[in-house]
Amino acid sequence: MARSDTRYREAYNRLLDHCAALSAGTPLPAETVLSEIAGVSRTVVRRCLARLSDLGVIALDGRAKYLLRVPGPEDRIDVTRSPDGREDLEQRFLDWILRFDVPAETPLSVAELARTFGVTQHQLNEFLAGLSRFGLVARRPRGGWMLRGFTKDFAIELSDFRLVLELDAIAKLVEAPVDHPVWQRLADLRERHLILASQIDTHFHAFSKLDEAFHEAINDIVRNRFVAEFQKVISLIFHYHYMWDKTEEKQRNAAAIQEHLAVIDALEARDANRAAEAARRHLRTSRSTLLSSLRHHDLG
Amino acid sequence: MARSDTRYREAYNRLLDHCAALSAGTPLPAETVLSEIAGVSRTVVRRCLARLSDLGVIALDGRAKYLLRVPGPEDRIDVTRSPDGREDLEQRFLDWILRFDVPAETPLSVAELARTFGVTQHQLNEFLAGLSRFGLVARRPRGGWMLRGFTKDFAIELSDFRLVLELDAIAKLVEAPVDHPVWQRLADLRERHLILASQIDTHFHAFSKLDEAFHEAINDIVRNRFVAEFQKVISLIFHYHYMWDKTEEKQRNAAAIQEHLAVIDALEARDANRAAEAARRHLRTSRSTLLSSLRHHDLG
DNA sequence: GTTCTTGTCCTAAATTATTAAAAACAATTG
DNA sequence: CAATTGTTTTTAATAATTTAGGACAAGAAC
Repeated sequence: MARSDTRYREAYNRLLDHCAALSAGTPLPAETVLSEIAGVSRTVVRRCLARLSDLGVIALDGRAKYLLRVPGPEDRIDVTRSPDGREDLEQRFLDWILRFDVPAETPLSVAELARTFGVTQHQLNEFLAGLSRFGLVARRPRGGWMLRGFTKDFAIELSDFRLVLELDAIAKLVEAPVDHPVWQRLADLRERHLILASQIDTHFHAFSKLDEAFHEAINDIVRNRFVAEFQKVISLIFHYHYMWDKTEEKQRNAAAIQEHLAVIDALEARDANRAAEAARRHLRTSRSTLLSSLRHHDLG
Repeated sequence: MARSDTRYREAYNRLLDHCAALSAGTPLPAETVLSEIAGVSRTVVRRCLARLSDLGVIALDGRAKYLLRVPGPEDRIDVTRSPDGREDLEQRFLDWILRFDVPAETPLSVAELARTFGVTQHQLNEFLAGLSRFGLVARRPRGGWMLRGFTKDFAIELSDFRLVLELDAIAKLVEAPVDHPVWQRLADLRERHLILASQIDTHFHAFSKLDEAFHEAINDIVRNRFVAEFQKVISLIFHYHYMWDKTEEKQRNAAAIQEHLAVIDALEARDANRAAEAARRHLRTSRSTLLSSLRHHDLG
């Protein structure tokens, strides 16, 4: 009752597959070679060989190994791969917080969360430890975790930080060479914005996705691991709140489209000051949208 | 052999102290009250009461509790508080990496590190998970961790990021009101810089500390949890590398002092452009120092 | 009957123990 | 002596254990 032996089971089946391609009587290569074939350590290979020998698939004679019979599908062992929940834990966790509108200062139960997300407590603990670097969660004095959550201060600080990063990206973008792929991306985005603007009455919901694409294109110019890490969180949070604050959604989105187009115009004109000003204006709008969506939650 | 019972032991001694102030025959208050006195849950209080009763210090009679005898120092139980190594794990870990010049792509052994730092593997795992958010370490495909380390790319990206944050701080600083404490701090820093400049021949080692104080004062103006979190790491890394690159240390530090003074001058003149330019110049120097210290390590 | 106190039980979190896997080292064989 | 295997040690993942916290119910005291 310790760690799972998935690794061994998978290796065993891989080795079976390897043997199935041979004919009976063929000698098998050395353990080292087999371990490379199966992509595991020699320890695992030896366990597999022992079982193969027990079941009479191979014969071990000193240091020689012969295939006694060609294995079939019935020889395989079950491998109930525990689904690796760590995959998109971040997405799912943020989604959970935002979707269920978990309030700030909520105590988080590792055990419960681990159940809901289908991961071990250990994995969840590590994940929370990571998030604590973003100030999103914190350890409680007597053990356990607490969601520091989307308070007003958090939103303001996040918006400020976003502004700093994005203005930097804008400044770098203006300096990008003419053959940089970003210009094509921006041209495409302009098209999509114009199309959406013409259909705003019926398709205004589609803006959220477009907003994400727009900011991603801009920030993509900054090749920086620190920036990239933050962008993931930032975009997710803004994306969700955009979708939720339903007050005057159509007007807001129509206005935002124009703000985006103003940024694109200025960028294509290589006018750094104008681009910065346009970006600043848009991010100010974005920030107040985020804040107002928080206010609505406070009230209701 | 699970978690320590330090909490229980400390609570027990606290309750003893409480009883020592009473006289024999005095009735004790309810469990709930005692739990507030000792600052623990009722569960712990009950365990303490059971022991007190076993040792004949108190008598439990239905719901009444009487003090049989006034406890003395001999009744206390040992409490060997395990030192909380989590305290400054971050400092010590970065110190270790930098001091022993651990190269990039080094596999990190949780077991070994936990031993050296005197923490449990669990705690170290959580810590590494946190660091992975900064891209300093990463999980290895088959379990375990790897130090991604101070490569050239890392240094460049870190410097870039620092530049972005610090220019923002500078811009905000210029706008700070005249009665903001930062101006006094800057005035003090100017003094210290001038003093050090006059003694540069003998005291040039002292610059590293001064550099740290200077950047801290500037960045302190930005009240932002995300910025603050990064500053911790940034300052530590630059601080160490400053101390190590011994090539032309005196000249470098003398030059850096002048760069700092130029920033202070511009700030006090409320000249945003000049301050930004001066900061940019200083950070450029700082960056090349960091890079050259990496190059030296590569060679040697 | 209401309120305070305690008994009981359940859940959570920290930490140890256990197991699988990897790696290092020694021995052996061709 | 080079390749291979046997053996041992170490590491990392995870289940099990234990302490702690809290909820609820039963009962006593007023």
